[in-house]
Amino acid sequence: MAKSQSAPTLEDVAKAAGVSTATVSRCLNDPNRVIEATRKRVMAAVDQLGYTPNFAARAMAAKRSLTIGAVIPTMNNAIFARALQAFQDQLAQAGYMLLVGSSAYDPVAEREQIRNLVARGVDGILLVGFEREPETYDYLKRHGVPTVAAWTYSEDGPVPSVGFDNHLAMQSLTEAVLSYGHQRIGFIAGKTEGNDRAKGRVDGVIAALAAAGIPRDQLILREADYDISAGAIHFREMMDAPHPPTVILCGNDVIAAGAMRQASRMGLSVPGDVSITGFDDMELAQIITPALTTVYVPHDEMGQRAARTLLQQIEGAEDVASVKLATKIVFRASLAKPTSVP
Amino acid sequence: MAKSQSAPTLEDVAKAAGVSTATVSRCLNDPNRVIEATRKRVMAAVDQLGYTPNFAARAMAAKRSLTIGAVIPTMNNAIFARALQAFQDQLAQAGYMLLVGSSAYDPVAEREQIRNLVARGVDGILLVGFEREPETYDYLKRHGVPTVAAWTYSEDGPVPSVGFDNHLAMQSLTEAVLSYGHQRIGFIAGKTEGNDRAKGRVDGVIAALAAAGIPRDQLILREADYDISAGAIHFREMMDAPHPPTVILCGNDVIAAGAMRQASRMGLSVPGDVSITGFDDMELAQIITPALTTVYVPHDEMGQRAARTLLQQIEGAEDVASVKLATKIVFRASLAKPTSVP
DNA sequence: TTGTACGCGTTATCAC
DNA sequence: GTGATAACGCGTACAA
Repeated sequence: MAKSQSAPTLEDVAKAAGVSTATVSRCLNDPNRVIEATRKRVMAAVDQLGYTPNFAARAMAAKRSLTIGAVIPTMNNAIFARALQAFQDQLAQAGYMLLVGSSAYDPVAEREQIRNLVARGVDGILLVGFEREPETYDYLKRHGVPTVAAWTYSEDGPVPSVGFDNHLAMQSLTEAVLSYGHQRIGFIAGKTEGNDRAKGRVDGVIAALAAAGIPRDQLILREADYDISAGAIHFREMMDAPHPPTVILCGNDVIAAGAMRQASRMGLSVPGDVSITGFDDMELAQIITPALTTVYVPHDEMGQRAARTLLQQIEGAEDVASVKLATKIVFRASLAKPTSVP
Repeated sequence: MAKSQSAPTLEDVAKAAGVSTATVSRCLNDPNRVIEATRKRVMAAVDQLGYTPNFAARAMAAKRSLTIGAVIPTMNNAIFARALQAFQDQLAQAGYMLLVGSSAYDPVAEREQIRNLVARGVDGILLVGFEREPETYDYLKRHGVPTVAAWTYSEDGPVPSVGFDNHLAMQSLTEAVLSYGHQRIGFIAGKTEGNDRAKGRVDGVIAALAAAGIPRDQLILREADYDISAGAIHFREMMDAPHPPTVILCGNDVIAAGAMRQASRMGLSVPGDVSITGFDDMELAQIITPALTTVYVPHDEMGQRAARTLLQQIEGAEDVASVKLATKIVFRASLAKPTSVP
């Protein structure tokens, strides 16, 4: 029996093919630098022994790991999962694999994960949003690890970004809502602490109201976790208050779904008694009844472009441009004119 | 300026602390084997230099990478994403990171990913389902890589499993459906090729029908991709046929959501004109209208248990037991008695 | 075109 | 308790 202990090494292949390890290495990494005859012999040995290179050794010698890291808040949110899948597909094509960490929206955990990824020698890192300690960016720069921030966009961020303007997107949606005639607005936002995307969306709403001359205290603002029940709870509180809003904007589609469910539990009709809007346009938005007016975000494209932006940096490009993705409002049944109010 | 070229190494720390690299290494990996005084000195040097170990080097020397690989069909499906998140959380606690690959339901791609993971020296691998070439299992065994299969369960599979009995779960649901009085059954299953979970579910339905003495040709069976539109299309075809079923079972909740949407587009009431059931009990199931009768699967627990099962193997446990998770039927409004038929 | 030999940063096995 | 030092598997100047 052959020993089934350890995988064959470069040296085993070299011996089998009657060449040096250097030649084998070249065959694998830069085939044209070796003459056809020997190359064939080497290749034969390679797949006869079932040789596969040891990545750790390769990483150490070549100082590249063919691995990309990503730190996202959570994969439980379909939008992160979806973009991450697109990101990963694109990387796989280029021979990279994805090392994932999740922060659970905790800045400290994120920082840890980033250091861990760097220690593991990843060739690049995908982050969500810009907001984090400057030290982290220093750290990344010092270690020469290419980085890209997604779900956000700025031409002059600390690292290139691939995303959209959260402020503008939400401002547009709010303007549209106002044009329907709504005056009392509720907004169940995502938690804004350490979350520039959520912050941008809140600012967008406020800006739209200001532009329309609606007093700031007409806005009922709450921050919620990104889940169904949080949406439901805040919806109930808002609607139970003395002067309930005629429309409730939500920080994302999941919160909106929670609001919608609560509405039906309270016997409120949407959009008859109250309009509801979301953000992201996940599949969910089309499935619930009534269908959700929301902001479409090209998640797949974001993942793909983020991957390409990162690969460009890895390949040595100097000034990689940030990518600004367009969002658009998708009007569906959940938004309508407010009914006359007392 | 300090040189910002490369990260500090063990040797730098050793020099700074006035000890040998061996001592530094011990301080980090097995602190009690070094006296307090020196340990303090070393630790001070460590975080003064901002030292973080190089994983590639560590992997090579220690023959463990503190990395776990996973190959799943796709993260776009919330159920995989969800369990993967739980899996990852559990691993992170033990100091491991997750290297993910996705197969897009393609056996060849999966095989590639597995080899890639092994070449990268992962300490363990998570796979979905049992069905794949025996060679793959040989390969994994030969390389001594602990493996666990999830979303499926068997006491004597090629590797330990953490999951549930797909056959039994679907059989139970079908029995429940039959007990409502349904006779003409439609089943929009997932693609069964290379997918033992989908196959198990189909067999479960067939077994239940057989046990109830319902002729096999009363079952209208279709295979669909796991997405909304596929569910919609097959639903329409089934309902447009001469003798439409009174209930349509679906291979998962997403397909069911598609069916439901199509029903409303066709002006069919659920469950008035036709009942619909799903599988997985994702959040979706409670949000759509009517709420979906489905099979609850403990995805989070599955991810967690899979992680622990894998870690046990890595820690050298000999006969790690497979974990059988319980599913249960969740009755909601989408299932009711069939209305009298002509 | 091909081979030699060193270095990459750790861990682990020895002595001391 | 601590310090040399030999692996670990590969890439790559440099030499031939």
